[in-house]
Amino acid sequence: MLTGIVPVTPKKREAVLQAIKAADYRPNLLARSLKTKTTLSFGLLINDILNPFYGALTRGAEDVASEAGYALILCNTNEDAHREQQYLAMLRDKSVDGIILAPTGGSREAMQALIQSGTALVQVDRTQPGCLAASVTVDNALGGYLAARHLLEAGHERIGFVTYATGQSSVVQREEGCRRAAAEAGLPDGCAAVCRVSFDLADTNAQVTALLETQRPTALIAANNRLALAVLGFLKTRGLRVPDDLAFVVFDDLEIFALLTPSLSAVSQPAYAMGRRAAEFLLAQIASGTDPSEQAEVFVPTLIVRESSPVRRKSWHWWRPG
Amino acid sequence: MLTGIVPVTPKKREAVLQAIKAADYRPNLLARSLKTKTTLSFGLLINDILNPFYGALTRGAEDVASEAGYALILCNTNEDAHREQQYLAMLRDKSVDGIILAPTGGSREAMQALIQSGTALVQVDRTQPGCLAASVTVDNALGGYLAARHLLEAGHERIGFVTYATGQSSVVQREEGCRRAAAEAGLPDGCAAVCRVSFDLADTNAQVTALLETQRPTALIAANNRLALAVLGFLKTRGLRVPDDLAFVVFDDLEIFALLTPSLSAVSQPAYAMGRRAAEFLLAQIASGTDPSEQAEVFVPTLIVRESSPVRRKSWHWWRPG
DNA sequence: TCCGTTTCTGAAATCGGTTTCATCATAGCA
DNA sequence: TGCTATGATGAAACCGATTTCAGAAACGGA
Repeated sequence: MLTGIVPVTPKKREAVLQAIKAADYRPNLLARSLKTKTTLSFGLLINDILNPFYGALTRGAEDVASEAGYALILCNTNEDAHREQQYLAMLRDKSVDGIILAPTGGSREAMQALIQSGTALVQVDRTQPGCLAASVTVDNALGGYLAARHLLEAGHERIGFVTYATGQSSVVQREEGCRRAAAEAGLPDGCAAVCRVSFDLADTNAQVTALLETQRPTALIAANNRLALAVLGFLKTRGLRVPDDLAFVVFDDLEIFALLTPSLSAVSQPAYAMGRRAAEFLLAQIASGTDPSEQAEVFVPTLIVRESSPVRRKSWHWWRPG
Repeated sequence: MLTGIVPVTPKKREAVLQAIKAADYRPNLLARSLKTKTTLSFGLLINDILNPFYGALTRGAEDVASEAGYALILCNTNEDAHREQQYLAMLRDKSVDGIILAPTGGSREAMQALIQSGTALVQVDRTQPGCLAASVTVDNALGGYLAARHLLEAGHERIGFVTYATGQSSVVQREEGCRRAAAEAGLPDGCAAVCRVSFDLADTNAQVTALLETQRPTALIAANNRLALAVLGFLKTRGLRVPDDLAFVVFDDLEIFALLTPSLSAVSQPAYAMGRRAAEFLLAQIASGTDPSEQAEVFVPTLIVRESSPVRRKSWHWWRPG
């Protein structure tokens, strides 16, 4: 009766609801879930909740989910495919109604199996090659292009691009955008000064040092906000001044970047909106069986120019390492 | 059989497990939960996952929970007691095995009811007055004391304390510690320059302006990392220099604070360890029925002195507003 | 061989809802 | 009054595990 399948007169329904309220009766959701095979819960698999990008994305997803009565199970994959697979197995066993995940790249089969089994699934931030699933991403290539073109227009001719060596689709695309801007500017080598670092801070410092000394860039782009912090630390210990010694643009804007001295130019991603949209996609898949292959939203990043990359054209010369 | 209640010979058990594996049989956790009334899931209610303090705390809790096979349901209360109560009701209906929460202060009855009903519960960061429950906190008064004493020893005689007007136990205690340090130094008014702001940025700016102009402090303490950002923004728009115009100490250290120029002195809280401990408390309550009233861990904060508050004694004079 | 103990097997109750189905009461209408 | 459409009511099956229990089988020792 409570599910509304059986026809009931309004008066009667009213009376029953009244009684339910009076006795403050709580239906056992476990029993209900056992029968209906829906649990009113989503799983969210992300790399690291401490990364503000994923934090904002999570908030967006959580707001939409809780609005619709869904609980959100948080899973930090730590960029570890094994952990990701364990979590996916756990979420399946728990019969979650949907999953939002930023794929590490090592779980294609598990993702396929989940989709096959009818679990709603949306990829965020990155996509898994060879896996037909809904996705919510950012035009990373455009973002990289905007950042690089901005620096090229400001007179820079060699741009250092600090990225990860792991080959995630997101940072790879950002680098491609950067190269395209250089090529368009007639400087096919303008973004050749790429250094690929590991997650280790000492390694990052060594790589960036090598980049500066061998490639002599006058500007740096950090491929994400984690790398931005690493570069900031590097610049500080070396006593390098931004933007006098080096201009600096960051991919992924953080609140604090606007408050620094100098404030940091950044390519901003709508992380919160992306989280919302991912959850909305899940709800749509569940409610109306929307075809996931029709759900592929690409958000547009925006470049925010601040003090770390002045636009006035000048002749940049390479800083000489002391 | 699978639960180990019924006696079975090892050989037979082996064979059955073998068969289970072969058929890759997955027990239906919903059915199991319905019968056993345990769901292998925790609820985590925090103010805002975007706040790195809660982010690190969440990581700690999640690491311990997932290690023990528990899923973590994330709930952002947004400092809203109504939302908190809705989430608590949802978690009860979902029959979670335990709850970690940073109480907003408006849900004493709901918390009591949950404890009565046998749900494990641990408070983190803050405590709910009049509610007997386990807790994992930081010695906020000590933190405030350390920050203020450091500034007093550096020669400051008037310290501005920027805090919230909401009266959360954590920031109130930090202010008390600050006052105690001033009193000990024979400057009972040394920390009288308190300004209490709302969550609104414009209001914060107005309040801080008034504080500076009427109280003329030579140093500022921000009561948490959110307020630190607000103050940073304020200082930047006003063109004030740290530490030349004002010394600055922040409660709650963030990774980036060490990388700024000047780097920010901060009182560091072990957020990750706190999250771990909270989850461990839950597990202990569930496993052995540990008495929650015996679970009250107070972590010790540490002061990290950086460039924003030089220790060399000098006569600080108040900066004159332009 | 017989008995007692231990292990195994199968059937049945239980958890607390959802869903179906048959039956019954009511009401509207000719 | 009789017939039909609609709503109410109660019983029962089901979801898929856990748990209990009775009875069968295996096993050891006397």
